[in-house]
Amino acid sequence: MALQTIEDHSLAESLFEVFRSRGYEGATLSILSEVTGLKKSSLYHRFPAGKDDMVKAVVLHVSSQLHTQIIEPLINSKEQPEKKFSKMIATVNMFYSDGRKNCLLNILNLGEPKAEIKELLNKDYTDWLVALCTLGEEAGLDKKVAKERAERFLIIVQGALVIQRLTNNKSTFKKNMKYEEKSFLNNPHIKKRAIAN
Amino acid sequence: MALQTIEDHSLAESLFEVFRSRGYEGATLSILSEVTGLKKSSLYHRFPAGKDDMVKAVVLHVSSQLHTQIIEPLINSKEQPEKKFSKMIATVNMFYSDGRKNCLLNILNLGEPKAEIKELLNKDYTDWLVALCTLGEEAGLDKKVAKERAERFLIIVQGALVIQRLTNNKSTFKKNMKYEEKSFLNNPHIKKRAIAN
DNA sequence: GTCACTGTACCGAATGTTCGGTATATTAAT
DNA sequence: ATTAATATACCGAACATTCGGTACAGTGAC
Repeated sequence: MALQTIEDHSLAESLFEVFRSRGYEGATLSILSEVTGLKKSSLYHRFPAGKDDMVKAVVLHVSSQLHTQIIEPLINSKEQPEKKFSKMIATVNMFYSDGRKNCLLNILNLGEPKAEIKELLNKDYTDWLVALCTLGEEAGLDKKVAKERAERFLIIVQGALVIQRLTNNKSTFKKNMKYEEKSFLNNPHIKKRAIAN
Repeated sequence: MALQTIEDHSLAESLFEVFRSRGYEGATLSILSEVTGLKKSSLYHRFPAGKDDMVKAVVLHVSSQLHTQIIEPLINSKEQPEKKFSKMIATVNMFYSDGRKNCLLNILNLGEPKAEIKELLNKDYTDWLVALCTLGEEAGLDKKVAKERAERFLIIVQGALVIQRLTNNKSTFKKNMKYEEKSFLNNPHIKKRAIAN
């Protein structure tokens, strides 16, 4: 392969930042060109099908990050469940810049998203959900309880992002993540035990 | 005033539906014209400043609904707090069509929203929050606890909307609202008492 | 007739997209 | 090593379309 002035990875990162902050329609080719450093026609060389190709690449890029940084450590690592969950929270805080940045699962699913994109986003959500369920059960939670908490956790993530963006309160997201960190694995059926701080 | 082919109220409702489902950039004048039944020039007669005027009208329209249907009953009615909260949940379910419809607070606050709109949306959030705090305290909750729960409730509302849209699971929103209905006014400091079902 | 309203026709600007062409790197043959 | 040929990466300029917005001529109720 010939020399690319802009690497695939950093290109996807640049595009990601635009799409996550402005959404599909808000991410114009002019902006994407400006941010990536590639002219519009060059973007079409990299993504022959245009904007749709770019969104797809961004979603796959983020999906890969989600799996390697969040999901796999959650299920593969041999650490204590509490420890794994704490680490995940830290990663999540980083990923969303403590709540200052949006989530693709929200912004790209608004309006009239393409079916293919919708499916990819849905799959990412489900994968994350399943990983959280697995962790919950590993920590001794009842299967049903684990699922309820996992769903609720992901709802809190999305909701906290929306509310923080709405209020400009810098601590909303972090505060709620800390709350989850302390309560997510609490077992209601067994005598309450210490949770890692 | 002369006869309006389309009433202010239903006009705002039509515009509302478009903006809530497609967002600011996604709501093109063509669509707005088609949905309202008014040609572009007529829309500009009604909203001289164009699209921005329309969004503002829609936000004010919804804001008015929020206050009369949700906030005022919450603080003015002399009913039991539990009863008032239950009624609010019913109204909320209606307003979001059991989670099938988006919230302006989310969709209009994405991208690069106009400062004026951002302020209006922020105010609506705050008003709702304050009303919930008042209700919580009225029900005997500690001031701090009331505020935490109010914030968390509104986070759940937004998060559940995002997740339901993401998964197409029709019961997500309703289920979470039911959970809130049962737990929101639970008093952790006083002996647990019966909650209206 | 007046006046609030609506429809037709139109505008410049911006949108996403395509195309012709150049520069550079890679490969193959000599 | 020198060529020639090919493939890749990029760009400038134009493409057709749609965008938000305007000008102006009806239209109908009073």
